[in-house]
Amino acid sequence: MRPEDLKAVRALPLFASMRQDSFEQLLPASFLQRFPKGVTLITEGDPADFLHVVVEGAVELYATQKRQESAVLVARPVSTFILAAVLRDAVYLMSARTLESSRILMIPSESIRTVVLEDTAFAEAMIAELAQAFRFMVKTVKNLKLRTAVERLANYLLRLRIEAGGAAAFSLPYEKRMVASLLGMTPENLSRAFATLKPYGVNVDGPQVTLTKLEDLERLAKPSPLIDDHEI
Amino acid sequence: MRPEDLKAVRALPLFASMRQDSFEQLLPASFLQRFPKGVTLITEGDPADFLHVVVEGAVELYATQKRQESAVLVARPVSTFILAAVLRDAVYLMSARTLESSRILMIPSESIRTVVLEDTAFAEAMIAELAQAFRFMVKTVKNLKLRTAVERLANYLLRLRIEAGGAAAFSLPYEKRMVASLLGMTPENLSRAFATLKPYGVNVDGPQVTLTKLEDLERLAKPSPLIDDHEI
DNA sequence: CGACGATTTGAATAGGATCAATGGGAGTGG
DNA sequence: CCACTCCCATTGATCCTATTCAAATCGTCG
Repeated sequence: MRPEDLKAVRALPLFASMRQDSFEQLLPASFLQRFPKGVTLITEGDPADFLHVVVEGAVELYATQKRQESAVLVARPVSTFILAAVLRDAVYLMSARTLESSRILMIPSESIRTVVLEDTAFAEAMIAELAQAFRFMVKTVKNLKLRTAVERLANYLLRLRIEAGGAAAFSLPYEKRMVASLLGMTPENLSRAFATLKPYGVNVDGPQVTLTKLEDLERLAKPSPLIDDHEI
Repeated sequence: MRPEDLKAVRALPLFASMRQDSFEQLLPASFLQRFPKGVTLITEGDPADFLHVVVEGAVELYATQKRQESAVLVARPVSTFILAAVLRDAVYLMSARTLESSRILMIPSESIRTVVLEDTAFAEAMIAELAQAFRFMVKTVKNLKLRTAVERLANYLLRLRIEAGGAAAFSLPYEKRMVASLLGMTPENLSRAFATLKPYGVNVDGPQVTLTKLEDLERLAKPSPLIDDHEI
């Protein structure tokens, strides 16, 4: 593992405060690997053998049922995923695939479970991470149950604008089909939702989005920090 | 606090393994209170001042947006809720109200956050609890995104049957309006979903449900442990 | 008994999904 | 460099799902 990668991983909230010897205990059995775009990393229902850390690239976490599939979230550097399955020594509830060429650090679940019992600081970090992940999922449920597809899109765009530093123009972080899946709709319906939002100052050109009537869009979207703010 | 209540709380997975002195440290500032049916215990957006433990009764956790509201889960004895908000020292993402006359133990967030740093066993239990709560929310999202309303109801009934020990007849645990809200539909739509399921052997008389064609219902519902089993 | 709320049913509407067809790029191989 | 292919995105038409509004029934509780 390259020193700069090691450093990035160590800087993660989850690993930043743990003892050095604990951290080093995790490393021997771990490995960092590069995967091309579109590779399935884990499959739902399989035992959680490794904690995964996205060091570079992007990973889609999605769920399937018969023919259908739906994206639940996208993990970006540097973050972990399927932490809960690892800690409970359970099966994965979601599958994961790379959205682009990515480098993934894989740490054996066994090591994680051992170290968490020995290093209090690591346990604390774990608690914070899990609590945040839980809250994210609560927000996701609220988003799905209390809003229509158009409202979800409107709020998503407002959020992207904030993450772009408040710029009126920004670009979608993923292909539209992925955005549609994340927001819980079909690609066709996303196209129509964009068309619906046009009178609210939403202009789309490929991946580029421009918001020209922020007030109008916000009046429609009714954004709420208790759903849209991923920091709290 | 009555000795038998203390014992029940102590027996909770979250509190069972912690040190006695830690447990006792939580108690002085805590109080157990009885609330009648329909009382709002917490309101979304408020700071999380207390961890709540349902000692007796039932508490609905729900989310609101403008006029709408939607139930996310029901907390039954003996379980805790809003643990994540407490640990992160954040605001509540959901509101809570008693569904029936209930007794609630309230433990100051401050105490929880202090003790979790001092008692490793408590921290471990917290991790397990949070991981389980996270996984429950993932299942909820999958249920919402991958199934229609009729499918959600069908699977819910199959689950209730299992929880009733496999009996063909059982009763709904809540009023139908609450079931509808939990499953993400309107009361009218729940009525119609029940009607849709009649050919699949679902007979309803008030709160009483009887399933007479289990195979047919399962073929429709396509139950999945990765969504419906709350144990894994 | 009367009021209220829960539930059901009907009718109309809105929200989304599906199916089908077309246009556009990006990447590949000649 | 160009043609070809494939997949994404858009649009139209249609169908299905679910919500809304309204009204009727039912049961419970005071």
